[in-house]
Amino acid sequence: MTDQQANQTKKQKKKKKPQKLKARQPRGFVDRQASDIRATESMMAKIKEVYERYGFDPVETPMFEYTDALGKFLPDTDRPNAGVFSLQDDDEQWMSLRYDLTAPLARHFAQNINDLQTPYRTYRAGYVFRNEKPGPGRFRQFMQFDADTVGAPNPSADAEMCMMMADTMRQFGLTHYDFRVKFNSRKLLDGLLEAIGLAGDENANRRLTVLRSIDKLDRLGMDQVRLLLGKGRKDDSDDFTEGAGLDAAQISQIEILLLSAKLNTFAEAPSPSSIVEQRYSELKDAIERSGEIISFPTGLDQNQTTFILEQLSFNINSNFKAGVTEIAQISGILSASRYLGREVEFDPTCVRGLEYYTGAVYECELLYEVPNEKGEIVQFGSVAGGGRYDGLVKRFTGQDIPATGFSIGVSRLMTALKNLKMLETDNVLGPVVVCVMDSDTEALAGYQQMVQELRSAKDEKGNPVGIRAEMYQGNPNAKLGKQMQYADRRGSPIAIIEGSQEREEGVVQVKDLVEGAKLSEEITDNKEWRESRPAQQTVKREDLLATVQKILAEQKAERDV
RNA sequence: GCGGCUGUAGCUCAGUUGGUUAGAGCGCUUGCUUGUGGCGCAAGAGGCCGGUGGUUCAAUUCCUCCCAGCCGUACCA
Repeated sequence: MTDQQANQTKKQKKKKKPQKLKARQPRGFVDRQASDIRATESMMAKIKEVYERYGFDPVETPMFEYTDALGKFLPDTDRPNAGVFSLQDDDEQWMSLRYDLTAPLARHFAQNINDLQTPYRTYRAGYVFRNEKPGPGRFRQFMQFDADTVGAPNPSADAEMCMMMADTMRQFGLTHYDFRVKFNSRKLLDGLLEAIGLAGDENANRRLTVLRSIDKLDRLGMDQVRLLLGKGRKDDSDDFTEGAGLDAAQISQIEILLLSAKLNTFAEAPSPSSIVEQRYSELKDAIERSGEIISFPTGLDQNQTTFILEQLSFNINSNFKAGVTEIAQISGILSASRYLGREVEFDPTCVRGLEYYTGAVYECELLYEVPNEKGEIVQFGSVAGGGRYDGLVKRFTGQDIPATGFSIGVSRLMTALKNLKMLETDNVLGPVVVCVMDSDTEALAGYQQMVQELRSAKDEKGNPVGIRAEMYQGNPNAKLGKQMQYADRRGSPIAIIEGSQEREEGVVQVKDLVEGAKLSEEITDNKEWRESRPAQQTVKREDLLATVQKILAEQKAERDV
């Protein structure tokens, strides 16, 4: 046989080996482990507590909606693989997995408009699905937790949402050093765009480009945004992004809006005066370049931004004027209840998703750089967002129904808090493990009785204080060492051993695994380690429950120190 | 979608200037110890060297295309 033939035979043999099915999930979908699930549940309980306190009630809608109810086109006619996951029902109607909880709420409200009391205040949580490229903390299936007020036309409803957002974050134990809620009004932006000559359908694309550029101010800084508003910019990978093509005067006018908000100082964490001065000089530069004539307020306070905006030459523009008024109203409410300048601030760079918002928009972001699993700092984005959507219900009913609401990205927030190590770690105790020494029916029944006794424990007043417990359900002939190892790796606090010898004497061995692990550090010889049976005691069978309770109490006291 | 980087054992990663049988650490299984976790010692299992096509006597290594992952960018109603 030649080398070549030998090689081919080898190849054929290789090919014949049956290919194993690769175990994997679709991109952007994840399996969630016990600790993540418990963390998510505890977060959701906290969110719910806040929403209930604000007077919101739960409602639930299905994961599927008819595609047109989501306000999207069929997947094959518009963008084939972008946005929603869709499928055709057996009656050939297109339906889609919901991509958020707002559109389904609008549908629900419109459908039940005659039975629902307005203002209709509800919250709901659930998984939503987006057919997009996943990123850090971004999945294709993720949990959102929404609150909305339908039938509330006044900016006070928007202000309330900002407050509730802040309160929810505080419920997680975060402080105003950890997060910030930002709000803005679409009207302000629309008015600005109109004022600098970007009104009309023919400028729709440029308006989009401008808004998206503004949105990036935090991340890229003013210099880069100026490029985006002008000719365009190259990113780190040398990829070129086309700009909006504005001239210097137009860019300067946008700059005034963006910079004026930066003058705000925070009551609890005042900016150093050097930074404030720098902001002032940047703003003065922009004003000079734009040709606007503006005087500055004497003192630093929360209203100076409005003060400056009101002097802009295009404050006669009705949209812009309405925007300034709206911002002032929201600011007033937030200021009176001491949120403004602490957890919440006006920020003209807060733009949000572009289509359905009609007035106030708001979002919440963490003030930390979030690392990924490898410890690299990555762009994380906001953890909650929302706004006013006065036109959404109208699509179904034909009548104007004002509404405002927001959604918390629970999955993303959990990922962020986890990566920042700000999440309470999983403190759920493993179960007490009853080891199986004999596999005859009588012995097995005895083990089962022990776990039942522990599970159904009651305190003196008769309240259930059941202890997590299980008997070893693996191979009943498994060696004791194997069972102990199982208990150890499960994080069990206690193992219980009863062989025929103990049974005859009416006793059980109760082993404190936590204490035992501590003692093991001083023992290097295995024989000694085994024979010394560290932290193990022999007690009467009827004292089992009391002994276990005592050890658990001791361990708890130890942990709490 | 566009650009860059990376794909070798369950995990983290070596290595092959193209050559016979591809390595380490951790993890896993078993034994020393037939009734005791940890440590130690010993043995063992586990690889389409991401896939396809090509160049070559010979490809895990070089080339093409594809796929996947990461980062950036764009999009995100």
